[in-house]
Amino acid sequence: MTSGTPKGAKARLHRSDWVLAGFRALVAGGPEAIRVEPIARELNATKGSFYWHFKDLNDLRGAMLAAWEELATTEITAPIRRSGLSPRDQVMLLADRVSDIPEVEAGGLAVEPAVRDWGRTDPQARAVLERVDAQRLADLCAFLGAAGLARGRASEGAVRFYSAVIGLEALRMTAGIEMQAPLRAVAEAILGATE
Amino acid sequence: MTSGTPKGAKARLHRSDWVLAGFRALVAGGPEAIRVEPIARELNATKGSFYWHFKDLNDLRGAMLAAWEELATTEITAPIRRSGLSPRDQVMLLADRVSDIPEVEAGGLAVEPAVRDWGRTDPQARAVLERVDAQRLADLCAFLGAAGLARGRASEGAVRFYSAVIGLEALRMTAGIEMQAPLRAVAEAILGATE
DNA sequence: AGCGGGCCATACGCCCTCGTATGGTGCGGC
DNA sequence: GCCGCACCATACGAGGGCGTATGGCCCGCT
Repeated sequence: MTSGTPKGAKARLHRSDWVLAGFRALVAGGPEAIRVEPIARELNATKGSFYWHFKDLNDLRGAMLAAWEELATTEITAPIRRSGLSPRDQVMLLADRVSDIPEVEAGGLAVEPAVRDWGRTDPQARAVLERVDAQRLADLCAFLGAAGLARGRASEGAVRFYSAVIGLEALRMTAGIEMQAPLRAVAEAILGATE
Repeated sequence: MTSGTPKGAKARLHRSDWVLAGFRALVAGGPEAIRVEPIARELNATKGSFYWHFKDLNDLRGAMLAAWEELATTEITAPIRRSGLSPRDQVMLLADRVSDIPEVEAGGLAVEPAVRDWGRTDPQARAVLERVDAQRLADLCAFLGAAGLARGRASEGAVRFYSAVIGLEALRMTAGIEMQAPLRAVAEAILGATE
């Protein structure tokens, strides 16, 4: 206890700690906020630690994107697939689970829109985003197909649903609207087309 | 022609030139790309010019946000209001005009998502975004009301329509989808609730 | 007890940026 | 024809970030 470090003083850091801290920085300050020294300060560490775990900043960015790509395509859908509900109810559950993510996600972060921002300017992040969006649209298409929609209706519905998720998420931050009711309405409208 | 400046060599710059260049930087590199010296280079000028037109970087940012706030709330709706179409057709025209903005907007820039990014991290930009979104939702509400929707239906429809615009715009960039057809479908679904 | 290696701190050189200060240039007025 | 002012370039100090180099600490193994 030589210099007053407020909290836990000397904890060995792992690669994932830096990745987590990287996401905090990304959410709070955008892609350009993913910097070595500020993140190190936030972790009560120094660059020395960082450059032992990572080759350079791009290495961290890659690790962050890989972690997010994994999560983003399984986090929500996997538990729902295992729920054993009817296809139609699975879609409605999906709508509710998405609405529940709140502005604060895994680890206390609204990672989703931050990564979307990131992908707007960074080619590496954009590639990941494109894969994730494509995967999610395909998953949605499968869900809707299982719920009885024809091939064309299902892919239209997937776009309609996913765009509503993205748009409502944005409006929640700027206009303070709630997502659940509108999203359920969209889901019902899409599913209603089957009857 | 001492040193080879590729294009127009010595053109007097106005405040608006810097604002425009600021938007180019914002679109290309995000909020953190709004820097004095890079923008000056892009304009074949130096900081000396910038600091004559602006007090500092925040001054430029404020000018950019003010310009965008003005445009964003009139650019689309004003011409439509003057179109003399029936309210219902005005809404459909709105959908088409929004779809036509393409990834390349006024001056060759996709300003809209870039400003939304900006507002996610910067409080000043966020305040502007909130006002713009509120204004647009109110305008949409008025359009839908004029088209015959009841008060509640109209505000629900405004959220549904605007969130679709934002979400489809995002998916256009990452998944390459087209906006027009889905947006028309949403508009028709909303208007159909009146019959 | 001593030693080796995983983990981290410190120090350094380089580059980029901000904002200011100060000196120059060209054009309109008379 | 020269003068003043709008407009711009250059030079400067301070700050912060990146990546590397190097040295120290501490734990486990023998």
